[in-house]
Amino acid sequence: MQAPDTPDSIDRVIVDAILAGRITAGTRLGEQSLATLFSVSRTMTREALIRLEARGIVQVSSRRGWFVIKPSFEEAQEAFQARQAIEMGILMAVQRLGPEVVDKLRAHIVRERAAIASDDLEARSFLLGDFHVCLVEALGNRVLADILRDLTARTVLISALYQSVHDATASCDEHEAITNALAGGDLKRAADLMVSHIGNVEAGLTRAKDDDPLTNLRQALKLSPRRE
Amino acid sequence: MQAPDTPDSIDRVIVDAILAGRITAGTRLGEQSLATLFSVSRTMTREALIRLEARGIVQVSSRRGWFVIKPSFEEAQEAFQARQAIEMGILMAVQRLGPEVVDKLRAHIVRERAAIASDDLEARSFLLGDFHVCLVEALGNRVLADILRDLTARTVLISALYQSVHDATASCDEHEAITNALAGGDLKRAADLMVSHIGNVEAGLTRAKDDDPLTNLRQALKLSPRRE
DNA sequence: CGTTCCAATCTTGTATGGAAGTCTGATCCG
DNA sequence: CGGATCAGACTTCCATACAAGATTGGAACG
Repeated sequence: MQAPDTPDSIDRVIVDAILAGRITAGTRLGEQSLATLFSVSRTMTREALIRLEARGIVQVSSRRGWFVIKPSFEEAQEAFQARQAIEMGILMAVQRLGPEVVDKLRAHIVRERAAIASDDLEARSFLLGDFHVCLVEALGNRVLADILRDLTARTVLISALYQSVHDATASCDEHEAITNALAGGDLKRAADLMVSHIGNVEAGLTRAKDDDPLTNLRQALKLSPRRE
Repeated sequence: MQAPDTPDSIDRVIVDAILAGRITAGTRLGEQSLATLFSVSRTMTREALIRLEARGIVQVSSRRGWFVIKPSFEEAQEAFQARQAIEMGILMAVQRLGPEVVDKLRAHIVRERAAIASDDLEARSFLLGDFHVCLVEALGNRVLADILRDLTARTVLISALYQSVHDATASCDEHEAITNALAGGDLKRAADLMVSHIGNVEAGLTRAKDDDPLTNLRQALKLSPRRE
């Protein structure tokens, strides 16, 4: 992490940490803290945070601090709906599908299963989200890939926030079903499967955490709900 | 323009200028020039430019300057394809369509026609792009609205760059047809019309400008092509 | 006359210092 | 003891200064 390769490597490290679930919604990202960590000046970290803010991944609260976004339940639903619409549209608009796309996806699924089998939670979180990025990247449209990457980061945050109970194995199975449909050239079916897959993940969300900012603390203290 | 209401008002002014066609692809946006114009320090304009860069609207060339993006022909096609996929997906995913959406769109079309009739080129450019933003905004998903706003800005730049010959009146007619399909509740048809509408605009692009960076100068000097 | 080189100038890149708002916790008062 | 007040220790916010690369125009040279 010490290597300041590119000017936006800070962005990447933060986003990767989010995708891996090492950073969760609401986490504070202080300009000075990051600067110390990356051995750069506050200017650099501030610029990185500004970029991430423009990408909808962090928020600044005036003179209070920078925080990873903590979407409301409604915003969470909007994010999932956005992904449903976009990913469906992408699949329906596919003109030509090279075999290398399917190969890449199958290889990805192998890695997913490996991460699940070895209980590597970070790799699991990252790979399950990355499948969708991988798919759209393989289709060759960078514009869409960029959009989906950020949207996926948001979705990972949301899943952790509203503790999606959607099983990782189930997700992986659904990824496989989508890939199989693509391999068979049945784009319509792939699109339908994609919609239901994202819908399944969304359906696993629970509203709980949104209503009560004390939930985290309450859980940590093992208090039963609503008993102050 | 003197009013520094919000910290990101600079962003908005620039994007609005792009949507209205007052700023075109490749325009230089100097940090100091903007700072003087907005009566702020270079820090502020730099932050605004960084935000716009994250949104894919401007680019920085190291120690040379900031420029409005000048997409290659391939990138232009990607942007249009992205819009086709996303907007189709949005329409296909609509659950419920309130009558106020149609009303809003009809009002928008009236303004489009007025701008066309009065030869107000800036309003025309802005409104023709804004129709799509308006539509997705009316559907109530802010995530998608934000994405489409930026994508629309890119598309407006592209249309000017590759001098789209698609007629404004035709675009407006197509907007109306889409709105009518929505009013009739025929979402599938609306989606199809949207795809062909965006396809029509894309089809009007000409590759010419991309090949020769001197085209602008050549045209300005009224030289015939390839006669140095 | 054509070419090379260099210096002046313009641009962004980066660090730093102080202004100003926000929160915390101690102190003071009733 | 309970509640208001205020000092301080944070934080971001914003401006400024200087560093350093890029460009340009002209001078020097063949």
